[in-house]
Amino acid sequence: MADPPRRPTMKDVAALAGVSIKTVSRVTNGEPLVSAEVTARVNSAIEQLKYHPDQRAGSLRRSDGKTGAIGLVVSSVANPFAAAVHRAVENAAVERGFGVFASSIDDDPEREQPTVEALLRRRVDGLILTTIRKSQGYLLNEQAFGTPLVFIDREPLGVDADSVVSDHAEGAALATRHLIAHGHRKIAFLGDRAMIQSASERRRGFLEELGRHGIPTTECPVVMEVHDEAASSALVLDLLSRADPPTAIFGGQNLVTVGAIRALRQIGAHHRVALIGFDDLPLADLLEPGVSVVAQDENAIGSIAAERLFERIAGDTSPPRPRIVPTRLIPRGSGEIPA
Amino acid sequence: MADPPRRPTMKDVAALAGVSIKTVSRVTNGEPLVSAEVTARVNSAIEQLKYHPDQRAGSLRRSDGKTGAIGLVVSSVANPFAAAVHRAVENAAVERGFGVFASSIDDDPEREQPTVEALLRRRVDGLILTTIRKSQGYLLNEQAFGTPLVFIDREPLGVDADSVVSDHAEGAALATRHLIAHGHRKIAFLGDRAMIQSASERRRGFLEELGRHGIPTTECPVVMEVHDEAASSALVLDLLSRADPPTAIFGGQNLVTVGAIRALRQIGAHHRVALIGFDDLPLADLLEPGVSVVAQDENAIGSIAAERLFERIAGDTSPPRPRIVPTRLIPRGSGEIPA
DNA sequence: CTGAAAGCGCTAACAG
DNA sequence: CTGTTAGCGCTTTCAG
Repeated sequence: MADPPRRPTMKDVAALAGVSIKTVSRVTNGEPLVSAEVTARVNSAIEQLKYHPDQRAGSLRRSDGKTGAIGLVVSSVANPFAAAVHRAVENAAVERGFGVFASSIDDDPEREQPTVEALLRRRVDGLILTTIRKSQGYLLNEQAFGTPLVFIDREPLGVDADSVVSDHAEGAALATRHLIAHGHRKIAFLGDRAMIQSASERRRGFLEELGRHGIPTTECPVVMEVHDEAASSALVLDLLSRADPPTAIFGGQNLVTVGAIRALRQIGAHHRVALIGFDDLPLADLLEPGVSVVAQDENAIGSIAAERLFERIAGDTSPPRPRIVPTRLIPRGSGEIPA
Repeated sequence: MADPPRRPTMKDVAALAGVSIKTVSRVTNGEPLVSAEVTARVNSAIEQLKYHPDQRAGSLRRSDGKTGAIGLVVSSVANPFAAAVHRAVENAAVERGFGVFASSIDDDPEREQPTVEALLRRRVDGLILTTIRKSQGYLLNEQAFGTPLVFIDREPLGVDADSVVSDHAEGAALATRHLIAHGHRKIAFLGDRAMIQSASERRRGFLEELGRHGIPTTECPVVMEVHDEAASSALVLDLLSRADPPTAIFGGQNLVTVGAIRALRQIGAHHRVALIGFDDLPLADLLEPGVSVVAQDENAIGSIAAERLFERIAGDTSPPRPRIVPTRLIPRGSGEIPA
């Protein structure tokens, strides 16, 4: 095989333009103190050689040491919630000439730290994280070295850092209040794994709202660790087959809600049993009945988190703040079915 | 402000362990010729200092020059199709210790080249691209320098490179045949922008299938440049209000299909006018009637593209091949409504 | 088995 | 306005 031609370096450009390498550097970085004539010659050499500066080499030497990349850790880039957040983060990054390394950890505590460390080896300038481990203490050193951290969807544990999360408890309370207002007292709550902070926050909001209305929790089945559609379907079928079944269901997460919809359809109960889900669903308004949900504002979460991160990267050292993003209830029919 | 402590380097580790910097390098790279005793001492120093090697510096000097990152260019990381592809690519990358830089260009030809060049400045080891420009000739040099390129969803123009695309024309033909088999002869085709290769391929498949059955295309309205839900809805309402309206609709893309669904509902025609969409929709099976679609295999597209790219990165220099991924028709009700 | 010297491609700090 | 020298953090090469 013929060896591929070597990629041109600044040196090659300098040689072709008949200037020093430093002058080329000045031109590529848009530094002002270069004559128009020389600038033109350098640019023409760059053009001719199809030269693209090596950002990695530049960042290594540059005084601020910035790589121009940030890391984003989410459950999965394929998850609609995370994908929407990702896009909002990317928009903010592109504006500033930054790139985004996104990593999926599937809510697996084992994968959190190795994934973050891979990002750290790449010397990302900052990290936006959806975490799942009991503690993020392993990030303390990194934070001390000056890498800004912004946590999304869940508060950090063992680290003092900025966070941007939906008001999970309040959102759940909102939905619960809505169901109660429609006459329900026997409401089943189906939650994701309790170790996922947002899941237990939602449960808390649910239970507290019941308490505020004096509804005994004994009438309301609360089941956690429901992580996928199939488990949710099976559970709903079971709950509804019992004596004195719930008249309303609260799906603690999108897959759980979908599982519940399927189960209700299967036994023809979708016009009889009320349903509200946490997290919006595409096409939810086109189902019969429309699926009422508590929606998170993914775009706000992503862009607020990114803004905060870039402020930190730019040198802001004010005390970390938690930032709460409101949720909103979208009534579409299923949540308005009376008891 | 107190300056943040400096991040430890290999030198610091070497000093603490009382060895040379090269020995530390040997340990972090798992090179074999280091005594167990020294290895232990070095590891303990690494541990103590919370040292993480700088991959960027390493890659700069390393003989193969690999950065361990690949670039992925898609329409939008928030688009479900792209997000699923992204995840498949990420899985393949993680297995090999690679990171993925994903960039969204929103099918905007103006943003394609700058976005790709940003990736090139980061010296990604390879690129997986969904392109939109008329030509990708600007990548010829880069390809000559040895950066492998794999195109997905659309064939490259002006570059000879690997590609992984769905059989858009055949998928469209499949759907068309299905509608014809259910007695339809007046079928409307609503396509995305004709400049998007996959969109015009789908149109081609549609028209060719009509031809095979001797159906005059004059009876079948073919409208391109339908890019969003609202435009699609308006168009469907218009088409159905004409004299001699179509009895079936083929939605050339997911947003278009959703727009069509809304329009059909709005005038109560969803049980009367047949509908098939290209691209699957979440919850499509729960609508009334279920939405029949031609589904692409995003996971296969992403993983085949990534496999190919990593083979190239590993040195494979066999001639580039186009790779066709089959689509499949999922009948759910809406596509089986008779004429 | 270990270390010293050189240098990847670039920018910083200074000279001229 | 332009060039020279040094060196970012690491791996390579080659010598012990």
